[in-house]
Amino acid sequence: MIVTNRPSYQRPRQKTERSDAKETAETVDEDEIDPNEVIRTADGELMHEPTGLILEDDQLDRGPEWRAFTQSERDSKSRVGAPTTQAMHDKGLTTSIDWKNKDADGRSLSSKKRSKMHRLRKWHERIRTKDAGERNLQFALSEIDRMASALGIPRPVREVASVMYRQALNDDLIRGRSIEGVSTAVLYAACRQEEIPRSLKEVTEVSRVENKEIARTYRYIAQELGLEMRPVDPKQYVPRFCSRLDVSEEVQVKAGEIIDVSADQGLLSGKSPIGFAAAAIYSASLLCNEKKTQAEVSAVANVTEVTIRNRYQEQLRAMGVSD
DNA sequence: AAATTAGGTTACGCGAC
DNA sequence: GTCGCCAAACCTAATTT
Repeated sequence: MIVTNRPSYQRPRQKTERSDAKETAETVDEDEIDPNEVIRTADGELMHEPTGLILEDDQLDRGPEWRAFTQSERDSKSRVGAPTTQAMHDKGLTTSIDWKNKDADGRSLSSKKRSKMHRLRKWHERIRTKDAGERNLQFALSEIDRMASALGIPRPVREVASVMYRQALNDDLIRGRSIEGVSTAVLYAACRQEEIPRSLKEVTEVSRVENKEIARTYRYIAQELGLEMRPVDPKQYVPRFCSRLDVSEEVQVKAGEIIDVSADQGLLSGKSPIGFAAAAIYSASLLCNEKKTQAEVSAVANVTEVTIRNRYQEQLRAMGVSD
């Protein structure tokens, strides 16, 4: 249910306290809440109506940037900043100077004035296209930043992503593609290049663009910018997954070892690096007597238990453990 | 919890249109 | 550019050990 305008309900908190909302929600026993009393607010949050408790904060802020007090204001102001037309980057909002050498009354201009007008037009055009590019960039960079923080990606990687985006803009690669799509794609690319990869799935979850388009844009951009598209080394996922699993250093090291050895024997070819890493961690946990269940590992790695099963036995065999 | 099985989905390269 | 097709990897779900 979408509730657009509810003057009757009082927001239980200030806008600035947004970050606290989640913790509050998690500490409450949600079983006691009648689903019929839960509504979705205009901001996309799930709220328990009688108490005003926010059950689930929408991760993506799709709300209007400005405050609006009436419906018509809301209509006119929602989504400020996003381009609404591809055809004309500035939506025709900037001044334009036409190319006829006539003044406002239709008379021809003197030669002196003509050359002055010529200069004006030239500069005007330069400025207009320049800040259109700047705006594009600004929007993209804020988008990259938003996604990066949501994924906990360190700053240097964001810088790399920004550089890539600038270059894509320079090379005119954005044309016909959405800013959001390209932003997501370069972030994904930057993570891979900096060797702290996020899976396409993870990236997709914080993006406004669907998986397929991100993959397609990524391939295109990587190709055009001449980025190396080496397959991801499964080892790059190990530290992150291990820390989420709370296992010892020993297991982490062992998992890396398993990956090296079994990859050397050609077990990796064609397999997803994520599933491979997950299986190696599971194997390592067995070998180190610190057993984690397949379910636990599959949860942090975002693969199924079946995938882990399909990998780990042959990995163990490769380590010479089966006999 | 782990294994097995069956069936559906996806991404990819290829050629044809 | 996109349609159809393919095979492999992966997923979901149900069932058994």
